[in-house]
Amino acid sequence: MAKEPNTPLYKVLIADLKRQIDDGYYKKGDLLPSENELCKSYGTTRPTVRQALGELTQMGYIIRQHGKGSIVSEPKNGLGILSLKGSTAGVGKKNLRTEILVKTKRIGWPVDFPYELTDTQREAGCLYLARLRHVNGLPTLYEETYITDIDLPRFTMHNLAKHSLFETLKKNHHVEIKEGEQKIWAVAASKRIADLLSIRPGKPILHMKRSMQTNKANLLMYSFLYCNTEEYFIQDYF
Amino acid sequence: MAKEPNTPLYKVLIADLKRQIDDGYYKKGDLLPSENELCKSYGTTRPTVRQALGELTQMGYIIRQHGKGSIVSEPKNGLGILSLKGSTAGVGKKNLRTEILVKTKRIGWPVDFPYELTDTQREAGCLYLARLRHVNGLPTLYEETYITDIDLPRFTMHNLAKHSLFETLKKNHHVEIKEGEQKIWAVAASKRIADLLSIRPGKPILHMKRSMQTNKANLLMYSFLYCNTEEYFIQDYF
DNA sequence: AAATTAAACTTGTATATACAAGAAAAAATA
DNA sequence: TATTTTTTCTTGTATATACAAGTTTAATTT
Repeated sequence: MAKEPNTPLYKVLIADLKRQIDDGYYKKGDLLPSENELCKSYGTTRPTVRQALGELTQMGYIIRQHGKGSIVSEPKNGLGILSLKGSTAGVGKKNLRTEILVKTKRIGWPVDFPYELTDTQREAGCLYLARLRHVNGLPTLYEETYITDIDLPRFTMHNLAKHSLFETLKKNHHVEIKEGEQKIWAVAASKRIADLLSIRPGKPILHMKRSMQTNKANLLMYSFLYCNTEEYFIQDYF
Repeated sequence: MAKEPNTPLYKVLIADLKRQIDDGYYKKGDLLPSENELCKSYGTTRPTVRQALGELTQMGYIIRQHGKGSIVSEPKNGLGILSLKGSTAGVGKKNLRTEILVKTKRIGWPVDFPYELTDTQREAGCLYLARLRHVNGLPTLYEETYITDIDLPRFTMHNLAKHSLFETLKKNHHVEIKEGEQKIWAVAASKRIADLLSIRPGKPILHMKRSMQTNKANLLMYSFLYCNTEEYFIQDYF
């Protein structure tokens, strides 16, 4: 179960530096090795190193200062679900438990689905699953996911409680999120959502609708989230 | 009042393509000219063109498909305040009116300021302003902004109702946002916020705290937002 | 000793080029 | 005609290099 051999060098660099930051080897405020030093270490050239540093910048791991260097930024906390491309940083994996409320199953697209679907998508149908995430035992985030059912044989077998949905898609089906859009509202909790999150109906709840495009043309994913932000909050970086 | 002469070529490309997409010359689903065609048009090479396309991708204007090309994405709507780096796409400028509730003034940092401040920042003090944004006449977003008062002479003179705060900082003070972090909650409207947004106290409100780093080392900005998402919503792209 | 200048770093922008790999169109084949 | 193969066009990854410009350190000058 080794890693893929053909991983682009710049992605290796991203993974390495990210891990070292996550592990605390580089701490907030530290300077990363300069671009030229990284070039030597990895036997490559500046454009490649810069591509990696550019993505780490976008992921919120570092900020770069002209003439000075790449400075490690804040460690992550909060429910970092918005930063899709950069792992599930989150609140610390130990405190996060994912409960599957509806196991992955094949359904037709809901008639009142709020996003426009192509003919190809309609024909393909979709996979549906519903999860409830607990943070330190507290039910905090309810999420319904719809995935276009294209090129995903035996997908329903995977255990999505242990592994992240995105990791599963990547490792087992080579599907990666490329682009996405999200809409955010503050709403009053309905009876159903209030029951799921163990809160009082009418309590303010964060509601999000997200659509995500992948590296496979017609394989779009959608998720609808309801988050109790009493104890925790949503966080992201730009 | 012409544009700066030393604008990097890739930024010119970004601005040109962005304008053409905003103007509707390229519509959703269209293919942009290929990288090589853009090279010819602008008399440059692929890395430069790719830098521009990469940033447009990050801004949500296009998605790129290997072997096919750069596809124009969704037109923007919603209150696009999260997509800082890519202009105030927003709900359409005609429908957006900004009311200044507190004109820019120099104050000391609040004692209960929720972010950590460096000594340099404390010494510098801060500029404060408060704005209320109306969408189609409806008070929708209340925003308080704190800016570290470094290298910003005569800043208080600018008219922030007409021009975007970020545009003013860029054009008049060469300050650009580089990085940022935001936290999001759904909260019940307090009496004060309810009055400002002309809603019932207790109504669910989107609350955000954002901190932003700029190209000047100690010049950090902070803003605290309260948004009524009854009629409109917050949208962003990743 | 203090202020200025110069040098040695850093990242930012850019050119020129090469080959790999995905997608679509054209050509060849059954 | 329908299918397969080839070609062409696209973006993805990478090397090698050059100079500009911001920051810090060291050397020089006052």
